[in-house]
Amino acid sequence: MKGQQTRAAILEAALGLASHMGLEGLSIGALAEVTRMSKSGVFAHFGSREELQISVVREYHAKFEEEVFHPAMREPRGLPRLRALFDRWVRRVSVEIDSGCIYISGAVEFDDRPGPVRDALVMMVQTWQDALERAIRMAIEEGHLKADTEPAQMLFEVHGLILALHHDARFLRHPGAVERARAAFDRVLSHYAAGAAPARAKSGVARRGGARPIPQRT
Amino acid sequence: MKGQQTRAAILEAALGLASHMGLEGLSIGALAEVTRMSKSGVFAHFGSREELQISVVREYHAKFEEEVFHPAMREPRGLPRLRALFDRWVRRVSVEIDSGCIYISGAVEFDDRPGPVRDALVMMVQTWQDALERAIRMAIEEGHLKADTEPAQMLFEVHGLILALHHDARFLRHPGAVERARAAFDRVLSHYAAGAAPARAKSGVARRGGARPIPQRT
DNA sequence: TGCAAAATAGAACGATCGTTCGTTTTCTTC
DNA sequence: GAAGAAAACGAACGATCGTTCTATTTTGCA
Repeated sequence: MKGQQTRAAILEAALGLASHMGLEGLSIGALAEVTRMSKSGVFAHFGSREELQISVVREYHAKFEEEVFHPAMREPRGLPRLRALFDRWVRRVSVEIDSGCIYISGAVEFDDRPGPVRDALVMMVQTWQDALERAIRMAIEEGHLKADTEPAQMLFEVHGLILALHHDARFLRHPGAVERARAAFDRVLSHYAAGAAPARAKSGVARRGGARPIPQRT
Repeated sequence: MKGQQTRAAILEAALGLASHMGLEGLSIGALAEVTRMSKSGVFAHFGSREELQISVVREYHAKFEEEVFHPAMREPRGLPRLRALFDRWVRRVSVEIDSGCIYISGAVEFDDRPGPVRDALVMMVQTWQDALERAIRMAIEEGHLKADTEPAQMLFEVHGLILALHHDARFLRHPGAVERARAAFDRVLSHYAAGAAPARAKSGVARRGGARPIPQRT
């Protein structure tokens, strides 16, 4: 099956192109030029532009899971895993500083544009957010985070850091955005952390389950 | 001069259109249809599509300043002003939940696309961020925030909240994102707050008038 | 009211877009 | 190596894009 190979090659090129110009900026003509194929040759592999866009989203999702999610899941539950998730997420966005994150650009492009592309995007972003929220919830259960932590609230704040990182690094071209994101994450962690939190934390928060040691960052 | 009137009318329509479809999605044909004019009639007012986009950005900037920045500057320096800035910012984005913020969508659309439109966007976003950073710095000087607060770091975190609000409310359609943003802001404030921090401050409108306690430098 | 100037309309341009279709090349398999 | 299937090509389509040009209408002012 030669078709599967070239399809994969086209998809990779499309991923690179969409990272720069967005999913809406992705055109079959430009894609044909990059892959040195004819427009109709490229087209035949997907049947429609929309299907191409969806395929790109799926491909990005697969790469994201493979690069961020799965490796982090090998860390032990609780804070270590949560840290690993954020760390790999940041690293991914850092690499993408000159290529763009399709989740983020797609969210802006399709926040007002109903259709299957938007549906696919929402579903995959939601999947990723659910995974993160689960990790937070586990960190609570493990006793690493305060028992009264609202997972969705913490997720909101952490997600904001990634968005700010993407914005400042990629659009404003501010240097040091990665360090800011990391520092902010530690600040968020130290706020929600259970037990002897540094700085100004009202201590004495009820810890649930048997008290567990707090993993240190290395 | 009838021209100035219709130009203003066109610009307003363009602002609404660009809020929904983005600056790149803004087409002269669609704009002509909305304003019930001919394409060339619309075109003549700007001379080029790029000039139209820049005009839209400028118009948005003016509205933003008028609605968010200027009213908040009437609050007393320090925390009250900072709160007012954030509060009006959130309110603005809330209203835009079904129309989109051009600063945010523009940042994604033009993060990789050099040219005068990007330059105008960057300049205006930077202007707004500088104003916010100044307000933070003043709050430090007033003794409302800890003396060792890094204004740029705090700005980064606050900005992330707005981006997360926009993302969750507009793209994911999550309810309650506004409340999350406000709660997170209070959390950030309470971390950077100087002296005996008042725990969670009430969210909502900043009280005006002088007679604010707090001072007390470290 | 009349007239120059400003504003708008209308048609057409080249370019690009996604898509269709018939042909030709390239693989796969016996 | 030949037959049949799969893949890629090339030309063309209608639509839309920004833009240009000329004509027509509308406006502001003497």
